[in-house]
Amino acid sequence: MQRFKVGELVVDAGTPILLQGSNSPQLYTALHGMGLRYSLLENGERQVINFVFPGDFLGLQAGLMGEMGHSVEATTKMTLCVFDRNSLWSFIKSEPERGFELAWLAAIDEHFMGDALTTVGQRTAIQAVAWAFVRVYLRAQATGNGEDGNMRFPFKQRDLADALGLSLVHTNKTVGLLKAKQLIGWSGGNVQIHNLAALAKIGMVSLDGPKVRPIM
Amino acid sequence: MQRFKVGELVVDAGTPILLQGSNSPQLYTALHGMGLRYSLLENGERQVINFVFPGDFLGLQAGLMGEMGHSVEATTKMTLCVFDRNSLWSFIKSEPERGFELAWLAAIDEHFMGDALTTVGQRTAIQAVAWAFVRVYLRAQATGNGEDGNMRFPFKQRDLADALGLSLVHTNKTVGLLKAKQLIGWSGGNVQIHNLAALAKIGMVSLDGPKVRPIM
DNA sequence: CGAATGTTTGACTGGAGTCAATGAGGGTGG
DNA sequence: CCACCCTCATTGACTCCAGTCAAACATTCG
Repeated sequence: MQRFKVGELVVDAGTPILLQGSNSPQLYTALHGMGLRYSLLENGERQVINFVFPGDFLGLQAGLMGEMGHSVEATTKMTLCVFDRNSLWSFIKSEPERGFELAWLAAIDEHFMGDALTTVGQRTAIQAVAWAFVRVYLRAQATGNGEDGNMRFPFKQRDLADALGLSLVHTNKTVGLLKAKQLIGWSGGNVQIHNLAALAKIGMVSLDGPKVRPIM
Repeated sequence: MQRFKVGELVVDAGTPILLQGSNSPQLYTALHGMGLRYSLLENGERQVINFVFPGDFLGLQAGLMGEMGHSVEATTKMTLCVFDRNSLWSFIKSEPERGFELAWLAAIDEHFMGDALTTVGQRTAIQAVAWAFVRVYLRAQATGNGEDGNMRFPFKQRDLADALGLSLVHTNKTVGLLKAKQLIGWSGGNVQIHNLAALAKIGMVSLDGPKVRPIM
């Protein structure tokens, strides 16, 4: 994949990277830093689709369908690996399994979003918040961005609220509950998971069955 | 794609086709009839991910990642075109752009699910219901399953409720509101869209920019 | 014609939203 | 060094949208 790299881009916290509805000629891979994917409604309501971690691929939708369904924005300073949209084509043509891997990436995202949809639609506030922490932590752990229950989480309560479809105030109170129960800690952009099993139980998340990437 | 067809499968209404968490060796394309994608929580709550229309590809996740994130079930009698999972591989290897098209399909789903997530998370009940009708109708129209504001919609209010994260009763009352406003009609498995523009406005859906589907 | 399934309605409840004020840090400029 | 400001977290009071409960209708079907 490095062959198709056009360059590196460093953006400050708060910078928009991709815009909803646009057809970006550029695709990115997050190298450092974190961000948010979100979409906006006409009335200004924001739904956070998910949190962007190092290693994430950004702009697949634009690359494949010519239109982003959501925006992406840097939450911290970020370093991005930039690709040209056309090279996505060359990339696929170079080897058949490339297309498969791309589809695989898209399927991973879809899988996650189905779970997120189920959360927002069916889980109560406390279940949703617990779900979110478990998910985020497992993700961080898998990518080497978290261990021993500690991880970087440079987001605001507003971001979490918008991700779960809850109000800021209610999110705050719910997070407070989990803190009071000694299940998590969260301050200064860092989160500690004190009791993953208990959180998973509350959030109805299955902890088994780690997804293994098929060898190709 | 026909080359990889293993056979046709006809299932009755109510039959499960794919199971959440499973790794189905079979993939399907819906030829006739309609169904539901949904996932279940431990406590029995159900989230309908979306409605299955003729032409839909089923089992992409299992085919790509080895695990379905949701179940699929027939709502009416359905005819399915069956593929073998291994042939997905052959399919991709036969031509580079095949993988691209697969990824494209996954991206379409992801795009839709992002919108659904935004709906469940941010739209009010009436906005959500209006959104759903517009989306479903545009979809039906695009695939030749609806015109002049009429379409088949063999689902129950319970299904719509579970798709929008609303209770059955509240969904019923909200649908009733739209009926009373003469915006839609719904009875006997058929829906009439009387005023698409007004619905789109309520649901904050943009009507422009039709997506074009590549030929497979 | 009953039984089952799905729709509609009304009354009441409650979880989450809104409003508003206070507290806690982190910068920044005088 | 500290006063001020701005952003974000926290808390309490009150409201309301949507959920729950329950009963009445309506349809379908064996």
